[in-house]
Amino acid sequence: MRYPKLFEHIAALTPLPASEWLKAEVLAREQALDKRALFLRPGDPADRFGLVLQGVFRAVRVSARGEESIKAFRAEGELIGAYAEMLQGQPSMTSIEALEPGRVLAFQARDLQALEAGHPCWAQLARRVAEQHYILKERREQEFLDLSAEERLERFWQEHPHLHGRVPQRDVAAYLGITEVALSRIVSRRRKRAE
Amino acid sequence: MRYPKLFEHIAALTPLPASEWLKAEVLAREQALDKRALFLRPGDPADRFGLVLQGVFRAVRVSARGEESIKAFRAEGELIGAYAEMLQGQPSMTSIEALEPGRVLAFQARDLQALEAGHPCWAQLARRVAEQHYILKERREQEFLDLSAEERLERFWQEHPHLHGRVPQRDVAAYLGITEVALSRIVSRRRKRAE
DNA sequence: ACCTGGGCTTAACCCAGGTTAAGGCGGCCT
DNA sequence: AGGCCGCCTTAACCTGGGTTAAGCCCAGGT
Repeated sequence: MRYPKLFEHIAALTPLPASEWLKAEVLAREQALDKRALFLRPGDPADRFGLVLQGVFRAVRVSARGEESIKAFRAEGELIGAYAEMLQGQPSMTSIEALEPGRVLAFQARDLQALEAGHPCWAQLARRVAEQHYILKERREQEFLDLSAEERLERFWQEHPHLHGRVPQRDVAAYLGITEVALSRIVSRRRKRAE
Repeated sequence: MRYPKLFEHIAALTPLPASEWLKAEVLAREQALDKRALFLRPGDPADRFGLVLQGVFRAVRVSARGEESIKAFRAEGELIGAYAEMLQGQPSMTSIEALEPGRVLAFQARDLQALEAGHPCWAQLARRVAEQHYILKERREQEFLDLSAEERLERFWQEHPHLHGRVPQRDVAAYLGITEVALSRIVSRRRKRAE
């Protein structure tokens, strides 16, 4: 087994026999990405995804007007990919970019589909993943509905302490749905109040 | 089969043998709800869900400050329930309320779990449901990140034309994440521009 | 040592949406 | 009929965040 830590992490979601994990490992390809390099770019077929071995990634959507908003940050052990587009068989509208030099374990979606035929644990895992993703998005929805930008910022650091110092402030702003100028204001407001 | 239309609707998501649907039907209980009646209230165990037979429902989250925001509207053929809480085994933080006199087909979550042991179609259905829910929430997230309130309103009516005339404006506002005053302003602004 | 560029901050001004409060309008009850 | 209630509108004022633009700081490259 080449990636025992990753196996642990994933098997925590659902019972996953080591033998099945080994079958997946041989289908995977390790990929190194420089800082700023894209794992996926808009227009690419959304037929692959990756597990982050090293680094922090951001999933970005570029709007029609050219503004970019950030759907998620992903660090070690987490999944990267254009999940919604994959489910719908559409090309990616998301780009996934390394914020630091990183490494991912890349899979072809069709390879995993093939494994599903061999053992029910993979379908079960796919379900768990969908459910977890749903829970996170619903939490985010609630934050947009109920919280001000300042409160969302506070939550963000509570929920993502491991990203501290690893993601530029402008990207945090794009995640919160505000501009970097507004975020800078909020931060300095808080700084003053803290004195 | 008591609910052939519902069966069609659900079988469209994933192949579902009629024999399995019949097993589910006998576990279900039809429930009538008056206007304003609650299918689920905050604090209830999130161990049941329903299929809407008739009526429009809203899923409401009441914040700590007492403001209510609306997570979703659900009409005929759609699912109601505190889905995220159910997945996490938590009590409901959502209340689900009939906007009109309505009827739902109610299931116990544990009954459906029992069916899963008997046939793989149920696990497959659960996965599809999770994936569909995810896709919807991601779409909503994108709307909050990229669109103004006015643009979100326009999208809302594009995506939910069947709700026209069935949901009060204040609830649309609570769905968009703005106040009813702001929504009224937007509507009259648009009215003027249209002349 | 100097320049450059990337990322952050600050300031000035504007506008969308929040807040509060005062009606308006129609349906429903007695 | 009259009165009440639920829902929507309008207005006045306030505030948070957007926009634009200038400047700062520092790491890296020459």
